[in-house]
Amino acid sequence: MDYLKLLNDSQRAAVLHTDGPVMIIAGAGSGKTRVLTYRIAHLISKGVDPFNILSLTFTNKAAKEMRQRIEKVIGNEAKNIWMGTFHSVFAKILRAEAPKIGYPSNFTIYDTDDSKTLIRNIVKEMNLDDKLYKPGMVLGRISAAKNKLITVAQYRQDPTIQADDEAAMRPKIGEIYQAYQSRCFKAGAMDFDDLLFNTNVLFKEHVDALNKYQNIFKYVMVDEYQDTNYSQYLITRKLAAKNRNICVVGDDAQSIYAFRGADIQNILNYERDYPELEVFKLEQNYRSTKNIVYAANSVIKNNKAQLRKDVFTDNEEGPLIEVIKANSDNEEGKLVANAIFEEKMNNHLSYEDFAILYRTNAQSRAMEEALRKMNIKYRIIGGLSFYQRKEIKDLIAYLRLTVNHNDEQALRRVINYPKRGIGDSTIEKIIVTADETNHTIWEVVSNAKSFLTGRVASPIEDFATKIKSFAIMAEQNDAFEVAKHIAKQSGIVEELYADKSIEGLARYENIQELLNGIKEFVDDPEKEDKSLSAFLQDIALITDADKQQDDGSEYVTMMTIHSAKGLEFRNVFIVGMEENLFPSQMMLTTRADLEEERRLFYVAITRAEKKLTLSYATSRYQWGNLRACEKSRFIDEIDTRFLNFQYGEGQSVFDKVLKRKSNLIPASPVKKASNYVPPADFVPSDTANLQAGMRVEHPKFGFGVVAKMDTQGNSTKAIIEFEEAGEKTLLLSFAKLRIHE
DNA sequence: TTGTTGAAGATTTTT
DNA sequence: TCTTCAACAA
Repeated sequence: MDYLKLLNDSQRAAVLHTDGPVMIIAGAGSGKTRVLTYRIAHLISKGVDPFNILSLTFTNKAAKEMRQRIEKVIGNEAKNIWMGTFHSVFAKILRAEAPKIGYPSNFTIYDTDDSKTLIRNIVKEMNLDDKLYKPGMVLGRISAAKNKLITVAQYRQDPTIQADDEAAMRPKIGEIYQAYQSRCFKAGAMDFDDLLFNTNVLFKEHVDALNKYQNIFKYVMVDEYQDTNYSQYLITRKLAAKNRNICVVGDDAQSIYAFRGADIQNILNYERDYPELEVFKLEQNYRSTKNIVYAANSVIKNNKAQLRKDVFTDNEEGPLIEVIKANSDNEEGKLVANAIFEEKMNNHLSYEDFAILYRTNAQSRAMEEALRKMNIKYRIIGGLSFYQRKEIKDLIAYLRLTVNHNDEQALRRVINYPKRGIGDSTIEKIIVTADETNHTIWEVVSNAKSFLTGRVASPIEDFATKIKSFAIMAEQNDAFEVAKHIAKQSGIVEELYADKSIEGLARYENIQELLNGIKEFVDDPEKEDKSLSAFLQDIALITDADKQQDDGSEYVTMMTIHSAKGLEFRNVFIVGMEENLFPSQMMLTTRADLEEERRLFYVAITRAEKKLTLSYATSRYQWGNLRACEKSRFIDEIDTRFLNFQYGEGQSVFDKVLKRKSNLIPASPVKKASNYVPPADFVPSDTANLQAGMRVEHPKFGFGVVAKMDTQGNSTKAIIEFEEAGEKTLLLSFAKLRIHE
């Protein structure tokens, strides 16, 4: 029970109120995860069976982290809690229940690429203009419809939707939706949205199934509630309808997924659905300094649509928010890399304390280059993930096809890879034949000789035979044995081994790495099902952010702001603070869009614990040519008393560059203090009375003389001229200095 | 059917 | 700048 002592009054109230509908409005850094963790622990200590608790999060990472934290409090029982993302939990349930709604239980999960390719094919088959019907755009429309639970029939009948599509000169989207849905169904495949859509179908059409899960999930909790869409809202409402023990946690100020159908209405709906709803507000921020918290507040108050909430903190004031202005994206990279290096050295930090956040993945390149030049290790989360590489997708397509012969996208991908003389026109013929004769594509492929004339039939049947033999093997062996066999027998390994270029070698190694990953999966004692099918289920919903490399080295973390949600770092750099980039050009047309961008900025600011730095460039390369950029309006929205324009606006940019460059000259940063070895008995002196002119010793930089003292608020900096390392600005509260008389 | 070449288009965010 | 796709040659 002692965990209750670790909570403040409102946190404790939220933990103790276990029964009935609860909504927790949790400001950034207010200990939301702590409350959720202890709330679950509390439920279990009161005798609730972990098997009866459903806890939904937004990312796998958040789920994993929470499980670990609960495990620390209650031990092994934590493993039995139903915990995961909406997609992963309901994919698992659908595996068991799929036959009820006409899908095979070994259904494939199509990722976004599969969906887009399928749409591209359909557009081509329907002879539509692919400039007008761009796959991403069409998929967006379909996805939005599914998230609102609009079926194909409803879509095509709805006069408003039809009018919208016609006004956009794209009247055929309904037809594409229909074709897309039927092709997915025939392929035994669901896309991401289908996982939720079909869960709704299941609960609607099969009351027995709904009852079953209502009885299992006696307590339901939803994290990041502000990011749920209608489809998700309805699932949780149905599940909780019987016991009414539902607890949602959210912060409207951090709603950043409206573009994916997230609807703030869901929070208002809850108050309507559950009149007995108890609301708790967590407003004290424990994460960040005063400067950061109040700067964030000053930004978010520009939004009109928001719930009332006053986030405050008792933490220290902290340093001001730095604003760096650069001439170009490359220089921005250099300045940021340099700032990270100095900050690390001055304050004895680890690179793990730093994160660089940006609006778009494309911005990572300039940052990467700069960090590489400074020998700073980094890790990128998101972007082109391991599972999106061509060679990985190729092998996985073989695996998918082995498990589900009807998987159309997988089949198309590998039927002629490696080359077997089955070209595009033949594949087209197969699909048309299947459609006309009302057979599945696989039926046509595996009996090619009775459907097709000519020489091509034979290699097609050979291919089918091969896949069938893989499937037979998969019945007897674990995922690793099968995958190893398939990698060899499919010819992929041979093909890649023959390619001796650097890229070819990398691809070969990637295949090995995938096999290692499968081996790890098979060896994991916590996985009961080691079949190929189970492995595919496991990876379908995983993203790069979920697997962390842990080789003991320190890395600066780089990612988009979206993927940074829920994380925190000591020092945060938000780069590319420019108009048309952040806020994004695409989001400037409506007030609602701009407000979402602003919330995104709010999320970014509140990731920082101690120090925040914003940077922008006045020019940037885009598609190979230089474009002029303007400082983001968001910088101007921060109350200036929280800001420190590092080199004052209007001052020559070149001064700063030259000054910075002089710091960069010692090529390898490691060598900086090469001749100085800190004495074993180094004991830092009390630096309260440090004055200009004093001689000091620093464990990294060696001997130097204080050139100037600089006090701002409660932080005192000393500018010291070191004999070997040059001029350094050190924050006294962190720097270890020994004063020499 | 496969391979080469040149032009066009791409970048918003994610389960 | 880098990737993808259509057109054409072999």
